[in-house]
Amino acid sequence: MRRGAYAKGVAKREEILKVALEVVGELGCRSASNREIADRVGLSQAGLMHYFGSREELYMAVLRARDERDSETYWEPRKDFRGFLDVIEHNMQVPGLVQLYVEFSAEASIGRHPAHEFFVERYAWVRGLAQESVRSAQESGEFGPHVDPALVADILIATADGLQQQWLLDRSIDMIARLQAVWDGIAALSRIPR
Amino acid sequence: MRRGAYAKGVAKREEILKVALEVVGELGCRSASNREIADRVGLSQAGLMHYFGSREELYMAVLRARDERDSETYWEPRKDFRGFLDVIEHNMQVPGLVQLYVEFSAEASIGRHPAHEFFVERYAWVRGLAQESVRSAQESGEFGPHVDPALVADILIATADGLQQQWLLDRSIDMIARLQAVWDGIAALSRIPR
DNA sequence: GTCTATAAAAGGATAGAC
DNA sequence: GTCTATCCTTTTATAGAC
Repeated sequence: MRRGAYAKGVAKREEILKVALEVVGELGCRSASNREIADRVGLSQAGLMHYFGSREELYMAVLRARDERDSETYWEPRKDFRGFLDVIEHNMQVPGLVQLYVEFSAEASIGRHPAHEFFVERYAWVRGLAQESVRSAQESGEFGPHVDPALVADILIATADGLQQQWLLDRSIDMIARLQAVWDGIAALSRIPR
Repeated sequence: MRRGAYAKGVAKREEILKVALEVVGELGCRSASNREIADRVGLSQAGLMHYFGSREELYMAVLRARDERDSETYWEPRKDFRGFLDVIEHNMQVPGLVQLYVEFSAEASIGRHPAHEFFVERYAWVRGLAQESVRSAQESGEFGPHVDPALVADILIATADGLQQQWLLDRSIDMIARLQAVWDGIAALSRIPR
């Protein structure tokens, strides 16, 4: 029965990640407590700590799981700007995740925070993806050559992050339209010689 | 001596705001506690609560004081994009303030958070300022007419917010250069007929 | 793997004296 | 205005039983 027990553990872990997300979405990542999450998942707080050693580990796991799913579902199939937009569009269905990301990454900006390195690495990864989408647009001819992929990537990411920050406060903001406008603007610029 | 006592109260309040900022900068807004702030300012926790009724009130006051100072010092003199950049540039000297802003605004994105309304109103205010700077650029001829001031303003703000979010994790990011690049790009676009 | 029990700390807030 | 004292809650984390 080793296999069964193992499968159960994995399933429970998944369930915890899902519930943690719900709780953060409702209460915010500051007020969300291990106890609340444990209660909702039908576990004692000690039981929860068996799966994740600390609050920080749990939140990192939630964000990692999100990235893996988004990457497979939205990014991998196309590896272009549309995939980038699809991720943002999907984020609008999971405000709790967006909130966790913004709040926790800010919290982790303190030098010695346990999640600091996680976010630094994550940012490098996202930056790489964004640069890929720019290069792919240049190859397809959508973008002209007069543009620096690294700069464009950073600007796209910053705009997306900032829009999400604002969107948390005003859910009526159309992030997709604005991002598309930025992309189209850069496309137009990329064809103007400098 | 009523005047003296009053002046002292004001001075103490200022001191608290200053210290609160330091503590947030060091510990992050999650770990910063009223007690820690009170200790550093040479006050008991109860003494601190005399000035600000709650943690949320205190943080709002810190951000309000920042906005007032920035507005007077950097924005009012010019009311253009350079003023906007000056604010961001100054922010690089006060990472604690940036961290407080990002973390606290995300925390307040929960519907019934005591600071929710504060951030919604603040955003409307900033949006107005940004639109002013765009219109002023159009009047001076730096921008052409082919651009929507409201859209441009939102994009500028989002980019600035997102850059600051990233900058918290990587202080080597040149926010000014990137924002300037965005501005220049939009300026170029605004002269291309649609 | 999960619980009970418990520690030990820290959190915010208030009452009442001075 | 400021303190002391205190309250009650919540938090994370661990030890040890089952």
